[in-house]
Amino acid sequence: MAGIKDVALGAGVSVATVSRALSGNGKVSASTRAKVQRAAEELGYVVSFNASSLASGRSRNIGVVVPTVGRWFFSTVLEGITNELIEAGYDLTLYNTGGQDQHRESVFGDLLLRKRLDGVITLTLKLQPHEVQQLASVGKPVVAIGGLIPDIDTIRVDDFNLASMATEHLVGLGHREIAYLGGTEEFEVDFKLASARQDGYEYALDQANLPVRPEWLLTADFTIQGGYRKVRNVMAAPRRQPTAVVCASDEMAFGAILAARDLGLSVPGDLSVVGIDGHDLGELFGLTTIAQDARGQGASAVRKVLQLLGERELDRDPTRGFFPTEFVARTSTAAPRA
Amino acid sequence: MAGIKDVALGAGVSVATVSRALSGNGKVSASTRAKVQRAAEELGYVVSFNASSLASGRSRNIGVVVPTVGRWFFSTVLEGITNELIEAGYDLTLYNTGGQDQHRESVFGDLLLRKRLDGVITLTLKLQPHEVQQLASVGKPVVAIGGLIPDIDTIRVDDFNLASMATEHLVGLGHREIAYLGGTEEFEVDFKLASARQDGYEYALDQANLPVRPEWLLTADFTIQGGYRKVRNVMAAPRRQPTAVVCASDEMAFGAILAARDLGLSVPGDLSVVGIDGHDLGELFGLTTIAQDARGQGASAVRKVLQLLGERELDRDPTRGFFPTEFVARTSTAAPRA
DNA sequence: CCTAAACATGTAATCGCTTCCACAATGGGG
DNA sequence: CCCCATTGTGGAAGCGATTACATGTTTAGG
Repeated sequence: MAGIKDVALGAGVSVATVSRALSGNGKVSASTRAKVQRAAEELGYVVSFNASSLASGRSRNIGVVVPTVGRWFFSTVLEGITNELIEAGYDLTLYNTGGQDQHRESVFGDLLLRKRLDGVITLTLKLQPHEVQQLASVGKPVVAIGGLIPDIDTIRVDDFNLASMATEHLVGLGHREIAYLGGTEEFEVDFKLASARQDGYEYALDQANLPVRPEWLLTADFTIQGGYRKVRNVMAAPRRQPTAVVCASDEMAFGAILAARDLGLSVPGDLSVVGIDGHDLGELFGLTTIAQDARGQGASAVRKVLQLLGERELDRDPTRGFFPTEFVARTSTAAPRA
Repeated sequence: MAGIKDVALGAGVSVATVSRALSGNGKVSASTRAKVQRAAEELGYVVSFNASSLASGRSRNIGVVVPTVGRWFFSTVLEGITNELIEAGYDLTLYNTGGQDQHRESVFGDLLLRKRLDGVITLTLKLQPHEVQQLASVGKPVVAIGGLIPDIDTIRVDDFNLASMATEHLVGLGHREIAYLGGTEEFEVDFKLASARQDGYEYALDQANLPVRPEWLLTADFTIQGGYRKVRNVMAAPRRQPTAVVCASDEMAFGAILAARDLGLSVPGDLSVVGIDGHDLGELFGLTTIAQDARGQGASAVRKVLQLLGERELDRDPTRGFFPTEFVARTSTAAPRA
């Protein structure tokens, strides 16, 4: 429980000097600094974060708000964030709303505001106007990943283009009966993105002079199970069936592949499947997908926040515009059977 | 930026009374409390965590150390933790060592010690003796999930029994050629558990008078891909093949199932697969498994910490002994082909 | 109706650090 | 050789709460 005073005593200097020596702010002679460091070492002293924060107004702590950590995208982004943050010597306070409104309220109503954070990163949460305002009122840097939030720095991929590219890929292979598997309304609230993807899909269809069939606009909850169920239903039905499906997430695409297999259909023979994400399992499933670098987005968000905090040079604009994505061709797509 | 003084002014009372009224500690008349609350409300006042922590010595903040958030078990436990913590009004500071030693060092060397936390929960990290000591030296409650750590409260399942049950299940079905898919050395460091599972497997084999074949002691990294690769190799080899495999995690079991399918083998016809975990995808894959309630373990760890902090009654011992598990029979296991 | 216990509230010390300001020592230019 | 700009250090005022202690008020029992 050694405090700064003990170190000051041990080193034979004032607490002010200890503070300066250890934090690197202000001038201290090399010899004094060494003395102080030795004393601190011996006493096993580490600054009290609370006291330091209170006095300086900076907490070296970033808040991260997520709707869940169970989905690939979120856990992967989170890995990217933790990694980058730890290297900068920052702590991370995690707020997992878990899709529960009441938790959401306490997060935005209280937790975020308690002045413990230097900045906030939100992961594809569609924020309510009053929530945006609450965030803004704190006067701390806020960076969003995924969602499109007015007046807030955002790191995101070009959902519209992504989906339209994926669709064009299928069109290019000769498919004319292409379904789309997006997110349900319910999920749109938290994961605002799918509508842009659906728009991209419809746009690509339009460009190819193909009709958008409402019965092929499928929705699920972004999970493997959800994708499985929906695709299985459609492919098992006695009505006209698509020869390909564009999935708004890789996980749903995996579900689609598994569903097809279970029905005895071959992928890509009977059904081509393309996803969006770049999930680690993509290779195993041979999934053609549009990969986004989720880790990178997390890291990028951190850098952005640190920049806003003045910790970093203002890199000339690494994140204005869209985060890059990459088309990855594998074996889940092919020309439709003649 | 309203401070407690502003509220005091607004309510026409002293700061001491405001503190008491808002925190609930100490006596305050109902009318005064109401006045204070109104004033606080109007000013949009929320206490400064830092100041409060500094003064009281309590931070309402729990540290959670994980090796990764990308694996099902960890993300699920984490969900359980966040959920329970948010309800208790606690913050959670996440330390993700990400398997990188250097991060691990900074976590244990610095971050955890900065007196910002009231308690710590570690997720199946095999702690080095000096790390345990560092944790202990902080004098704050520490609860571990998964690992078996000397002198630290631990929440865990009975790995030995789990694995032996899984194995016995297969033996009971008539299998005599049973492989085991566990974790690699490398992963044992962080996820200390698999050796107990392997012991259970060997024990069950022993009991059934079956030999333990070294060539069927498979190891992977606890991922689907890892399981896939290993099982595929074994089942594709021209040598004698197992009719069943016990997997130390459901994710590896999924890999096993996918591998078998890709080889044209039927599950459970040609290969019975049993997992350990209770992964959400188990149902989709029809995986027979021994389910552990990961969320529950997270929640339980939180309750334990809060108890240790005196926030909760000391429930008569909900966690001494093992966390319960449940055998879930599905369709991935059956008697071997005659 | 009196007194002691219970209650309500204010005063002020304290938590452990950061940082402004003052002051002394050092050193280079005129 | 003197003066002023630097540089290094200490003193002390906060930062925004909590809480022990003191003080003034009720309330209830006798």
